[in-house]
Amino acid sequence: MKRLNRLFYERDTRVVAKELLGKVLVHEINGERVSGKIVETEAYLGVEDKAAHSYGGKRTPRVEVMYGKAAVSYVFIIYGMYYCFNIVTREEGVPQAVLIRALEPLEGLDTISKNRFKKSYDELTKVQMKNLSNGPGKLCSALSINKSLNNLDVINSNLYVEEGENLGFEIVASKRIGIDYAEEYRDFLWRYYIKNNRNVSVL
DNA sequence: CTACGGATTTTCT
DNA sequence: GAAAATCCGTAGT
Repeated sequence: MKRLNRLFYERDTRVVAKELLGKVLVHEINGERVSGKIVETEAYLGVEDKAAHSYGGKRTPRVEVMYGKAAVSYVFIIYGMYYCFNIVTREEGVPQAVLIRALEPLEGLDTISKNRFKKSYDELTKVQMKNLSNGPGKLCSALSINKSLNNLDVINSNLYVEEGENLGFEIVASKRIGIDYAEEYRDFLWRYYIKNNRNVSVL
């Protein structure tokens, strides 16, 4: 399948977040394709958005990549233990990004299972099967995404997004998760997910 | 199936 | 020194 190009990511962040649904996130690890269908995303609208790390034009070493060009990865550590994977959107100087919140596992199921639970796909319990990549921290563990993959151009690296089958599905917009500190921005419907998909993190 | 609290450490103030 | 774009295990419906 074809990779998405940089123009895709340079558009309005909410449009990018919505259109990433149904696409496939791929990480080539030692020549193996490990991938999942994107089923849940969130848009972070930068300077104006009280939930964004770049709110108010804040520039720190961590946030700096969001000020760069579109289609670059932004990976950060959350709660000291987990990673979150984002893709930077918009033109240079506009610090916005899309957080990938959940995947439906597609390829490399054994690798994903071992990354998450140290056992093969066959040996998973029903609960483990459901919890492979249905959350932002979980999918990073599943696809071996860590801080070393921060600030990487997803147009020409081993980590990228490609076109999916994109068969008809409905998109649900809802409030974003885990940003109760963001005052009025807490309530904007900038989280998107595929309706009736069982891999969405929170219903 | 829901509710709760603890884990753990980077990052910025 | 405090907060943080989360996850997991346990306990109770």
